[in-house]
Amino acid sequence: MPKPQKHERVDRRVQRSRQLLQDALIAMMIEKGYEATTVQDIIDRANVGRATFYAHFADKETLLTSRLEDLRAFLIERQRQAPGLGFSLAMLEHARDHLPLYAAIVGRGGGSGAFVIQRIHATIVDLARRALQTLGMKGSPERRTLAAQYIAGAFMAVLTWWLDQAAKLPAEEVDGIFRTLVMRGLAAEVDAAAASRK
Amino acid sequence: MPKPQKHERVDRRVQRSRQLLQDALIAMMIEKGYEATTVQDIIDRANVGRATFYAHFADKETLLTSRLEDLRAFLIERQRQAPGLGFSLAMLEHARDHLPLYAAIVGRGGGSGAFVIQRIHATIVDLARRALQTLGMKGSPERRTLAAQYIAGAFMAVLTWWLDQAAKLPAEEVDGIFRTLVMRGLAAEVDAAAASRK
DNA sequence: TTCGTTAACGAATATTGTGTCCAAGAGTGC
DNA sequence: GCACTCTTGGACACAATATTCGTTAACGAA
Repeated sequence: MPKPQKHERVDRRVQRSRQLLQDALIAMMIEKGYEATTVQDIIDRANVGRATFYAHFADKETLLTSRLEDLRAFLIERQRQAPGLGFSLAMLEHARDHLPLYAAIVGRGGGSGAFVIQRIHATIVDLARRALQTLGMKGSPERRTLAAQYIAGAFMAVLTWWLDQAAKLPAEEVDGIFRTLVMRGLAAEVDAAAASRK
Repeated sequence: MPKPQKHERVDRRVQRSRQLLQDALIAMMIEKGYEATTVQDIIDRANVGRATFYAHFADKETLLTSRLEDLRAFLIERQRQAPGLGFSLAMLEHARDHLPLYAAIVGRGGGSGAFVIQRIHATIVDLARRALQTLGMKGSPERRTLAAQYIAGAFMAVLTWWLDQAAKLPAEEVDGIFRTLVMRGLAAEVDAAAASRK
């Protein structure tokens, strides 16, 4: 793998190859989904030699990861601006702004994009943990981790559902419902009789 | 694929082959995880011919699905006995009682069992929808679906985390925390100052 | 117990995708 | 302009999937 020169200088050919491959992956994901996309598809689309692919990325997964770093950076920045559950609206908007891509990840009967979803999930867990810290959650670290998992799992499910509905509802409304459910739970949503019945 | 005879009679050889293959899949999943298990592994373990495998199941995934029907039936039955969020404890106990299997599904860095988890997730969504009906949730069907997705996603995340911790906490405690989070939310868990800060 | 039916066998084969290698040539930065 | 490094393209080894088919063995109904 070509290594970065001293002083951060990166050979223009390297930049170009990486960019072409990343763009080609996105294009192929939209076209046939992540799982169904082969390395051959990617290098054909990028118009790059096979050996070049493996010179830069160990495999398809590594290439994906390199792309997800951008998403991660974006979310962390938005979280910084709006602490707490701020990642929620940021993520929903990001998905809406790249709807074809996200639809491909989430759609196709569900099975195809499981891996990508899992990677995003992991990022959300991290953000949720930060959120809980900001909110000053009490209890043992163990319980905080559990809560972060809870939040991230719930959010990913909501996001997935929303995208499967072609993002019909406004992102702001989904964000509101999600935050309410996280903070206040279902209690307000069910009638008193059933709630007392527990 | 061999078809069932009239009057539901099924050739003993068919029963035997199916059973052997299903058992072999479970055994291999425990041994090396779902993804890592190849059709070759399964037929070796089952001591069954390659062509026989494909005579009964289109692929590895179909074989798995045939096995997951059992879990589904179990959960629906338990839900019937304890309505509401009853599936939660039932599922946790089932996982605890088959810990090696579930550990293999959920563990291994997470990537390996994504597909299996997703199948279970779909079943939980169904159960959560029933739960919301039982609890008499108000609002549009759309909102109820969203809530069901929320609950299922949150539960699967909690389950996964719990199993990754080698099921250290008692199932009953995890069930309690989960149900509290779902019904009352995080409000009680964060300090007042942070909560008001929104 | 017999006998027609049906499933299992297993070995060969086509197919698809991965990841490695290398010598020749082209682009880049100094 | 030159030395250096990246890209190329095709060949290759390998792993796994899925299909095919003639032969053999098990089944179950009578």
